Amino acid sequence: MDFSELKSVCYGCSIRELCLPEGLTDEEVLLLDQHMLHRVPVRKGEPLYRTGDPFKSLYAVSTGFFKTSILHEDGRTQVTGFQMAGEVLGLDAISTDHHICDAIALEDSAVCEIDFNQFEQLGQLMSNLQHRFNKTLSREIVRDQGIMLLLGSMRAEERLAAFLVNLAKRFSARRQSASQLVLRMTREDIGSYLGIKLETVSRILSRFHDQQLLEVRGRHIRILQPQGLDRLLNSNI
Amino acid sequence: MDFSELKSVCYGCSIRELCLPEGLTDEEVLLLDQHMLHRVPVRKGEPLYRTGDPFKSLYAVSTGFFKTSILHEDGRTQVTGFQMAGEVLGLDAISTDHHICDAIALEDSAVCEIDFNQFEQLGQLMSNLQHRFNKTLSREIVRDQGIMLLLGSMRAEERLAAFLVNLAKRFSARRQSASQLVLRMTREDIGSYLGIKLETVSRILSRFHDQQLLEVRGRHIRILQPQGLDRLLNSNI
DNA sequence: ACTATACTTTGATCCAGATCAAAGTATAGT
DNA sequence: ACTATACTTTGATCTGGATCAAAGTATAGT
Repeated sequence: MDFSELKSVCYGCSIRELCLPEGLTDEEVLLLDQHMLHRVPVRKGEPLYRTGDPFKSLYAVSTGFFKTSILHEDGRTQVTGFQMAGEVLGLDAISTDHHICDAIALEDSAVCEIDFNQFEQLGQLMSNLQHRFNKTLSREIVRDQGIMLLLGSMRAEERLAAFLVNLAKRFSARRQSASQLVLRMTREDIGSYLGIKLETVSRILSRFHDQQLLEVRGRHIRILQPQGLDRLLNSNI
Repeated sequence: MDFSELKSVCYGCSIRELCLPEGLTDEEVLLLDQHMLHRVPVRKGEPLYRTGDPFKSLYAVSTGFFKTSILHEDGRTQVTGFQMAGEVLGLDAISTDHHICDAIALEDSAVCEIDFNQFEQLGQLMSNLQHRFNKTLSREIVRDQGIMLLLGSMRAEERLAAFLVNLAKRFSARRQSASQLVLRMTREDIGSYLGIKLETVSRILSRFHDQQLLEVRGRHIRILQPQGLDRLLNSNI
């Protein structure tokens, strides 16, 4: 079995890029890469999946940017996350075999599709993989609880600071600039995610700009005082 | 291997009672029950675990009632859930090998402790168990996202209605009355969970009482018009 | 390059829920 | 049963963020 051959199955889609985390042997990586079906491109604005679609695969974002949002019967909508390269989409669908949110590309993107049945079988063969996957699922729970803390007990200004700090950290983990952010989502998306209105997002960004914490030019944001944002976050008035 | 002997390891703690769900064979149930260490009693007000404690076990609530809450550095606190018989505590700790929340008993309770290392090994032997556990973790993600929707886009009245409807549903699934609720938590706990202040919780309960939706006598609540609560929930003004 | 459409900013006003305050009611320990 | 402590209710007032409105700025399609 030739490594380069495997790579051709899904170019650029090694398991190493998935947040399905480190700690796998090379053999395990190879086996896993085999099970990634084709690389799927998703055009900006298009859904990768929609609420109610049958669940078949997990998706690791390869390039690009997504948002996920859930839909309440009465038409209300809530953005539940933004996913960038290396992050996994579809974990919530395991529970019901149907997707319970929409995943929309916010720019031209590509994902690696992982057949979940095959993946589970592989987990039976490799305890380490299964262990890692348990951690991945648990990490998603922790992430969600962090957002519950944010939505349940922070003021609008703190929410936005937390959002920016989090984005910067994730960009920086991907060796992109932690101070130069290009937002892929609208003010409305941000507001929905943070439980505030788009006007409030805009006003607070302007305020941060006036306070020299940020430089805001539309969706281009430069963080001038990261410690300033951190301080705001941990102040609790 | 004798069933009654196994039962004595942790009386009343069959895997069937864990929300680690249905679909296991009797053999699997037996093997699993073996791995439940002793039944652990927890006194009202006492922690089952605290933030930072090393993660060793999952806990299935056997009897009683718990709350989990996370603690922000600056002292803010957020109740992230209430757990009753059959629900599992500790899933969030898998990700970091340390508990990231406090689990406090709200009445004298008992849990079944499940050694997680042993449980993972068992999962390797029984693909079905592992499959079910993946679903359990995923279900927790779905639950959390439901709370995000609640916190991000509902008004206080709707949050409280959603809370009561959810509690009633869970009681009813446990063959307890769906209309006669005895709340185990304070108004402050409820408020923290719902992202509103305790005074607001109290006022809205009184309002529901005035509107004949509920009968409220302290922590004893009788739901008079379940459809009224549902309507409120799906109205979106 | 042009035009339509979608997004963003900013201002003026309003209101749901927070805060402050105080009285009333459980609950637990002696 | 008594008393202390913790919890709950209700009232009065305030305020952060929502809502309504309108002008300004990107972006995409022709």
